[in-house]
Amino acid sequence: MRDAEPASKAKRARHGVSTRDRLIAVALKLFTERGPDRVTTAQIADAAGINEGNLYYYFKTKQALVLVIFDRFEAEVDRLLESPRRDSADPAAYATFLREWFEIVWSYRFLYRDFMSLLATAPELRRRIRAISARLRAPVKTLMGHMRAAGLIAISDEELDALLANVWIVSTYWVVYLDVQEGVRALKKAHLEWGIKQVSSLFTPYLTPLAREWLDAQAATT
Amino acid sequence: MRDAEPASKAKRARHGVSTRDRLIAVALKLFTERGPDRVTTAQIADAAGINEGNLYYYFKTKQALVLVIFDRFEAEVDRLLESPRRDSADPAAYATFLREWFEIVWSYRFLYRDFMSLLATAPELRRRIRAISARLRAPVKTLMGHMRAAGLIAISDEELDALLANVWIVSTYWVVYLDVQEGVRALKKAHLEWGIKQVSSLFTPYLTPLAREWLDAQAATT
DNA sequence: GTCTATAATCAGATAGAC
DNA sequence: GTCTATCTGATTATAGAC
Repeated sequence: MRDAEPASKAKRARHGVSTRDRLIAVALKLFTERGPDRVTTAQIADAAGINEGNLYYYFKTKQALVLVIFDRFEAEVDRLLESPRRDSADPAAYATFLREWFEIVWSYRFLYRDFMSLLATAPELRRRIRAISARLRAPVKTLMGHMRAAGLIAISDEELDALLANVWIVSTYWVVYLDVQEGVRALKKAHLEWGIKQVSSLFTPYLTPLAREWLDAQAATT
Repeated sequence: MRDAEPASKAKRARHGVSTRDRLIAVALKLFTERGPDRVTTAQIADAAGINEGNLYYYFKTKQALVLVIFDRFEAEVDRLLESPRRDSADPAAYATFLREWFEIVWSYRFLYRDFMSLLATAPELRRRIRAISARLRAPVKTLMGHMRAAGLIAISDEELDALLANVWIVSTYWVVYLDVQEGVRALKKAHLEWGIKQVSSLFTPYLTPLAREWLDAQAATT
């Protein structure tokens, strides 16, 4: 229960949102825009419409604020992992999983982009981000195995391992690539689609005629 | 001539290397280890065996030090691009190109890993890193076109564009992935080979029987 | 819970002697 | 070219009134 609310009832002065939640939201926004090292507690308090001293009432350190945001990231990943569809060999299930993962990566992209800064003040994050990666990778590998067993992809064991690593790299860093190298500041639907298309294209050459038929049918329906 | 030596002869007190070069080497090392924001000028001077004040004789600002390192990165890329082999459709030429690019990316990986910190103090770097990306991408695309024309890969125009982007993402971020997510601190030959294998595996499914024969023959020779 | 001070620290940078 | 000494500014964090 790291992310528990304070015992007393939080005030909901503005927009019906508690000050604490507003601080978290504003911090995430600023961290994403400029990176956590280039955002001061004064700026966060300012953007949240409160005084700097007051911020320290909610978060005793700046690092605590970062950790709470990381907790939320973790919670969203948990929710994704607990959703029931992951045992399916249905390509549509994979597509949904991928889209939701991409939305999470987009929202919390500063965690990957500015990871080194975060490590310096909170070394535990290395372990935690690796744990998340490992937990996410397992169902993806399972799913790829199911796709192969169902005759949707034709691929050797060795190729499958390499593909998995590439899926991992592209699905994590597509957003850093767009941000840093292409200067994309705000996620438009087109960018999300671009990322999904990139990861999908990793699979394309391995698809069997069966899978291609199915995909064509899907495309015709939509 | 951003990277020009001072007019006067530099002393080569230790190891036969000028203080200026020593500072650059030490700064690169520390930036790589901890990220530029977590390294102070005092620490750089210390590691170089000189006084902090003296550092400022060589580099008026910390940012100037970063920019000189970036200049060297740029120069290495230039050297790679000016090497004569890039018009060839010979896969071996591509393999060499890839390996040299990977060594550069490894050496200067902090530029990609800590890009946001750098941007904050030197916004011009966004333009410069994008320019480098664009210049590198052109010959790779040309080369892929040649490979297709020579009947080594079978791929549609659309697939080729997606492949190019994935090649770009993997060949830039494999090193950040190893560093941040796998905790790899020092480049061993095995890691370089791993990165090369990952990028190669992006091409594998598109290779024609002709290319596979050629590769098998190569493998037999080596 | 929120504010007004203000403390404590530390990094980047400069001046001037040697 | 190199050092010692110092300044300046910014930032995290605290104390205590309201």
